[in-house]
Amino acid sequence: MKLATWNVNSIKVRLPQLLGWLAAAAPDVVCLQELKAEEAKFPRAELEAAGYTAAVSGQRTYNGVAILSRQPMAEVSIGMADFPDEQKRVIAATAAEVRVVCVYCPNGQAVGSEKYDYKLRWYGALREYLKGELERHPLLAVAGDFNVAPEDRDVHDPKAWEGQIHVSEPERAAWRALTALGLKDAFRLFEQPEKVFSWWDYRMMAFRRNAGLRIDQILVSPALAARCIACSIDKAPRSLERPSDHAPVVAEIT
DNA sequence: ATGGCTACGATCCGTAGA
Repeated sequence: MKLATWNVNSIKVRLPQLLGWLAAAAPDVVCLQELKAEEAKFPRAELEAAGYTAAVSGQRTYNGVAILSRQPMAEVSIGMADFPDEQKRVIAATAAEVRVVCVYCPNGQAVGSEKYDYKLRWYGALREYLKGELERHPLLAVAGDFNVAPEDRDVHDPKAWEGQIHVSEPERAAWRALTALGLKDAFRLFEQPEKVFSWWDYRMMAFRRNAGLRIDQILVSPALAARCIACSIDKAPRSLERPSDHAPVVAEIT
């Protein structure tokens, strides 16, 4: 099974690229973030024609998440029960025996801001939510935009980013609290080249300079990690015209 | 120099992203 995550930054704008990428990469399950559209505007018919059924939690302008699957999905669940939130950031479903949780973690804007506090509280809720999911589902994958670069090697210029949003120690500690549950960063299960990132700022020719962060991840439970045989980031869509600022992450599971 | 793109929903700029 090929499991992917991609922050598309508007499903409306990115639909042609998404369809092209689905045809080229042929993933079985895809977690999408930042749909920026309500469910009624989700391009269900186009994706069905491409062979995918969708579980969608949409929102106008901001946020919005979905899971695409070639196989029918069961037990679709929206949000975190113990953390009521207007912001549509979490959707989960079971596909081909694997429990898939799609997350769009808060950005946090700036360290010390109100949104930063929300981000840390949200991460605390995510930890509790995933603890429960792990108890029920030994084969668990949590894929999405975590908005945290877990280590300095996930940052193009650690000196410049030191203490900043996405890399501050409380954020990294919140991210590590997920791994303390037993979840593993699939990307780091394998030898990887240096300076591989999943997001590049639209400004300053950041992509051309490879000035990026690795903030999109696929976390896997121990039982799923044992079946994970590869994980990589596909930079190709970031080179297209009118790209998302994020690139897809892909994990292969036997 | 704290900017610089991009998307959105509202206008012809503000908010947000990261």
